[in-house]
Amino acid sequence: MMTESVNTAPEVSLLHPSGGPPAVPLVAIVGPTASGKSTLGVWLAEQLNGEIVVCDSTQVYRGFDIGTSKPTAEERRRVPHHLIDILEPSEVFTAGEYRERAIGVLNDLRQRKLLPVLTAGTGLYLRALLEGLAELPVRSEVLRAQLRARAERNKPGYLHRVLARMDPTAAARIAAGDMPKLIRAIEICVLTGKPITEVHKGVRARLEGFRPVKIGLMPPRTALYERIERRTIEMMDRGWLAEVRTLIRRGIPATTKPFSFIGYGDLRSHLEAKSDLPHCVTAIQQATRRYAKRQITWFRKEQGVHWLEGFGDDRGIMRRALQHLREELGEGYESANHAGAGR
RNA sequence: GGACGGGUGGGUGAGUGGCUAAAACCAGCAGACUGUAAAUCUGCCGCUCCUUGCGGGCUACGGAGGUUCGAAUCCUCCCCCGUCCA
Repeated sequence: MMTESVNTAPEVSLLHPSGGPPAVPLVAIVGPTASGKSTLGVWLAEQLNGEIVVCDSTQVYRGFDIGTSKPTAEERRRVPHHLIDILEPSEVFTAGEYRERAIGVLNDLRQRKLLPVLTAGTGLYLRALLEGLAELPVRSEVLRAQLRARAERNKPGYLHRVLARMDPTAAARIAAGDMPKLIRAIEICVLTGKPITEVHKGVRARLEGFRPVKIGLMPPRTALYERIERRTIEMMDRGWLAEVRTLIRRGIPATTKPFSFIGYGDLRSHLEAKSDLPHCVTAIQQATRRYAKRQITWFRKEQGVHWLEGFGDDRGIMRRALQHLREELGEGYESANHAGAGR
């Protein structure tokens, strides 16, 4: 049942740069929402003796299940899933925290000689994990509140001008209307006393000890959009509205982070303000399409991805993904339980 | 048969003589993004040519004519749609 570990056959090229343990493979499945990452991930994990590590900023929240398209109970029974349902709705989560938690999970899987299969919808989180983040101070809510207040008191473009004084390079790269990024940039400058451009030049703490093998799902655009539209209807049929009603009844405020996820705010206002439900559904479909497009833009830049032009639940795509992984992973990753399945 | 209202670029829709290839919004496309990223933001969006420029040409506001230096905008006729009256 236990795989023959690659650890037993150390190769110089796989050695940890600092002389630590040799690198073991890690599978990362990237792709836009509704492309079938979960389905493919579960199946691959079964074939290759792995477990799922979710890389998604929304599925970490408990209680927000249908709208975030979490893996089904059945899928979770078949293969253990990590970093899902780990937070209360009131908790704030960041890319940096994701990285820390994920490293913990990865080390655990390595010890147990299991293959990590990341299903990644949140590009920033994947990058934070794999490439690391620069040594930066964490958010300062006090400073942020001050900045926001001052921005309101002044003319539009105020924060952009402030940043331009502290770090012209950063100001040139951030649009005057992009509040979150302006605030973070100023925050870093204030807290470190250095321009954010300088700070970003510092070394990023790359993930060590793992060798990422990336698979990308890129279905044809029109088919993806159609599936998004259908999936939204299915979510409604499966009781999304009831889920939101329950969350409201539990007293979870609308200002809470997960209520900013696609659909949750809309459905909440439908329930509380009686906004038109069909329009609501249309708006959700639209927002999801836009989101998928942003994901595609992000992942296109991702290095070293083996792209497959279809959905992750398509037999042909599944087989091609498995075949590619067999070539990349080398010996020792065939699951005894499932070897030969899916043929 | 009569009275109004209306027909604008993929959609909604503003525009009542030149500043209009035509506001705005949506859809679409492309992009940025190192700590709330399902967030936030930017560009393009009739066709075409090149020396890619606040560049040239062509086509466009239901149809056909007309007025005018110049028309989506004014006039005439026709066609369609909506509402109301017979």
